Amino acid sequence: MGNMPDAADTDGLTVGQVSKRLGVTVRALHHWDEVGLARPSLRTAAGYRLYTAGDLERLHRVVVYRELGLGLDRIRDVLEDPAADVPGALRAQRAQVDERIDRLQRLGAGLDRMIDAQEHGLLLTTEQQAAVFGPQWNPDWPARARQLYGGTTQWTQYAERSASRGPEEWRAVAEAVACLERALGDAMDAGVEPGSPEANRLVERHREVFASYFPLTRRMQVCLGRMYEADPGFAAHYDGIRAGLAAWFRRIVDADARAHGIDPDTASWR
Amino acid sequence: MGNMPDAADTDGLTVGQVSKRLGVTVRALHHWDEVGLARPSLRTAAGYRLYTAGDLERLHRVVVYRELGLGLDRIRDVLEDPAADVPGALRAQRAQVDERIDRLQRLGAGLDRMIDAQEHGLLLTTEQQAAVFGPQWNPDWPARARQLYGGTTQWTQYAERSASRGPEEWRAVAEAVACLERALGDAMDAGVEPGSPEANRLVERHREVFASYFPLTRRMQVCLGRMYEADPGFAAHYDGIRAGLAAWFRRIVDADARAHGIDPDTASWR
DNA sequence: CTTGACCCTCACGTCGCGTGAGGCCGGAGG
DNA sequence: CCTCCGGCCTCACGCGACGTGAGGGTCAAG
Repeated sequence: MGNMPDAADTDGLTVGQVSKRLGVTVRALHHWDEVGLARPSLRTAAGYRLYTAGDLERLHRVVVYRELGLGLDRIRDVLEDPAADVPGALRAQRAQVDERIDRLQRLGAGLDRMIDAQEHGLLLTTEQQAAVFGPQWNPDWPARARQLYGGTTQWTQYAERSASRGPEEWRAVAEAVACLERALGDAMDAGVEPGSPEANRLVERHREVFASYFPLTRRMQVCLGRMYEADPGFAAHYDGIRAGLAAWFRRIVDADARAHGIDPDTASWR
Repeated sequence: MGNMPDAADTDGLTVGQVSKRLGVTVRALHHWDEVGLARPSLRTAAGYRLYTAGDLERLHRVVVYRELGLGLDRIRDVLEDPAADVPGALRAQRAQVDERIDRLQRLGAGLDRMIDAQEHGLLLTTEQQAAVFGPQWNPDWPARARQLYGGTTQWTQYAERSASRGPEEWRAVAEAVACLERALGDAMDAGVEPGSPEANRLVERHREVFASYFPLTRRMQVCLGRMYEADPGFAAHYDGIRAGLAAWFRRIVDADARAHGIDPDTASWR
């Protein structure tokens, strides 16, 4: 029962004592003093702030309303304006809170979509995938693609696009791809020569269509052409359209690249 | 098919055109340029920013991630660091969003409590009220009090306190009030004179107990004393404790006020 | 040549403090 | 007496993502 460090019967508490009592920082008290929201009625000769019981009363009200998320200006109104519409201000604040919750929930839903896209590469159900991509589609492909390419910049960009695509959009992409592949097959059949304007137009068109997945530079396209030929799965796909299409495609891509000053034999993905 | 105002085939779009296409403000584009997040690759001779197709690509990605709530620094990482853990960043963001939703929901609950307190004055069910305040309690009183005093500073302060009180706390308040009233009755019976130290101590104690509702100045206490005597409801309550207690209470309050330099006949509530 | 729409670069304001920097005050110990 | 340490003071900048002018060039059309 010795003299307590912060006796309640003195006529004022210092900032540190108040800060402990109310659970706010000293800086906050300084700030509220600066802006005139809650000032101590006393100062010691040395300039120390001294908060009286009445000041504590007011500070406590400030803390209460701050915990409700009101801005300092609004709190000032509530504390000082006897005509302040406190219930109105509270309801307005409530409405704002609901709004912000809504926005955050939509934001969370968007994040979930994007995370899903990053993890699965495709946001369609197996049935939707079958309906959109046709019978030759293998639902394991996205997972396999992620295993191979997950973590690359291109996978990230692909996922960004996937997140904003529904069945409709995917159908349009699949249609464009199918249309291009038909055109490639027809051109090869028609004897279009690598390096010819027609071949180069097709190469250009391939880059544009492929941009549905991610932006493709000409160098990357060269690598892609070589992979289409070398990878058994891709080769089988293209040669299934026309025998030799994979090799022919590589040749028209290489020719187009050369025409743009790129050596296809040394071109790298990045 | 005339020349469009923002032809897509020119080699750059100005800030205004980009702003319309992407739905962001011109200032945001300036800002992203300033901080180096997304700069135009071209400028006209006059200094106009010109965004190329590639720039638009990058801008679009910025917009996407900004809509997911990522900070500009994090977006920069995602766009530029090929080793950036994009799914990780997204999940961290998701966790933050959930946290913020939680905080907002708690905040909303607090607001609801406070609004309720402002509107009803008491957050207890009718049964709880009966259990806490005893059989002579009338559940219409809070509503009536709000009709009379709603909108005053004191009602607001009373509501603030009510919002943070449960049945326990109300029981303590009711107990303190009952105890005080017993003491008042006993003192009157014992012939305590208005103006005596004992009477003044009781007046002081009344102010302290009453502070459970809202802070009471001595002037306000004087008005209260007069109302206790004049209002039939209050008078009946106090005279029900002891015949003449309302009038005696007014007299001890008046005397205490006079002893503190207040003229009870001209004292006003505010 | 003028007009009006568009563009530029500063540069301060927002909101509620956090975080030092530099220095004074006050009580305890040597 | 001096010193030390913890607490207090007053500046004053920083944060995050721009909003909002001020003051002044630029461009296409009438």
